[in-house]
Amino acid sequence: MSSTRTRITEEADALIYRMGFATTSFGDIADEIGISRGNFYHHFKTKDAILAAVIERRLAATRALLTLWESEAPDPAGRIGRFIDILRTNRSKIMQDGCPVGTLCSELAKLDHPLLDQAAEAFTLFRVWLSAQFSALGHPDADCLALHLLARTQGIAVLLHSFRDPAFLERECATLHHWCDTLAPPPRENTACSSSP
Amino acid sequence: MSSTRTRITEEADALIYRMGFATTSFGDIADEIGISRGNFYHHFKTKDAILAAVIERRLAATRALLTLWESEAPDPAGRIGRFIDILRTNRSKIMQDGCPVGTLCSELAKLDHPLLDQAAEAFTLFRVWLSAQFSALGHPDADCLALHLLARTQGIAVLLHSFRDPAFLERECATLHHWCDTLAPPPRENTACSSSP
DNA sequence: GTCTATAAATAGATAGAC
DNA sequence: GTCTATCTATTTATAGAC
Repeated sequence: MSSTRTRITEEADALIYRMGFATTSFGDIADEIGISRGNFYHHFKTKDAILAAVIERRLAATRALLTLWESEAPDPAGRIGRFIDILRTNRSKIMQDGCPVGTLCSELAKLDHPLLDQAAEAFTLFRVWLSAQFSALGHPDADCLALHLLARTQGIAVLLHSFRDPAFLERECATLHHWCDTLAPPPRENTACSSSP
Repeated sequence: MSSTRTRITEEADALIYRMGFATTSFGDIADEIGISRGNFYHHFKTKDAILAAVIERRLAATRALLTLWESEAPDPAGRIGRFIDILRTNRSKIMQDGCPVGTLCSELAKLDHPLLDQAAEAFTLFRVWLSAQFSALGHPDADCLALHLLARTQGIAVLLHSFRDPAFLERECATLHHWCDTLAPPPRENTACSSSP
């Protein structure tokens, strides 16, 4: 049922995640789904065109995930908890290949690639969504808190990717949940922008 | 005075940091220092041999840096502060090319490269050194705190690299310093492994 | 839409003259 | 130690038959 174009995008998504963008070749993708490299160019004119399609696909998946979390957890604190737990949910993937967003952005930034901003839009989706949750909890510095939490999860992903230590992940997730819990009530003395989150 | 081998290693270090390992070619390095590609192989037999030399060079530089910090700051808290401030010191570099350790480890992990462990040794150097400082402050969970701080700085580096927002960096550095300050006295109610850092 | 064949550029790596 | 010349494989990309 799925078109060749869709299959190329799906396989490119998986391969770029597993091996990185620069290392993934047309040949790799073509071999994986059993088509010739020539046919390939009927669907995508350049390698960057594939990357753009992959990024768009990932953004759509992220939007869908955020919508799912909203329906599953009606309260902001529960939603933030869902976000933190993607680290646990995707534990083995992150240990093997890192965070799909962080590793792609790092690579594209290093290549000075024009699609970096598009890729970083995935960060922005989480940032805006998290900011909305912190706002709903009554925090005036919601955007700072959102960026802060985003940074915390990225750091955990990087070290998990490099060290591959599950105990570290569990510890840090517990710490993040605890941070979130102490933050749940409206602003007391903590504001992430100038004080201790 | 510096030998060709040294110049190759230095230039490879810079280029790998700026463009990534996979993207940096022998030609790039050779062009940059004005030698031919043929001469190149007299000093290094394979591309991986260059990478190994670059990693060794970086590890030596890191060891020297940690020793410098120890002489500059006699107290553990001040030394930890030095570590946090590398984010500020290398602000523009990190905005442009990310953390040299984190980005290289991410790339090598994705390539399933045998030198990943060697590259991750740079993390371990910081980890052990930070752990010693936390221990000196009387924290029984010093290694957890060291890994935690390492993760925090990596996350900040990733987002700074992707978003290039200096205000975010200043905010997070201040937050980290504050976290360090409230942590400075021997363990009160905070232990990073199970409670709120 | 899919294929084979091929172009054009670049990669890592080697041989041998100087 | 440094160079030029060359090999071999792989890359992105194109042309054209079916």
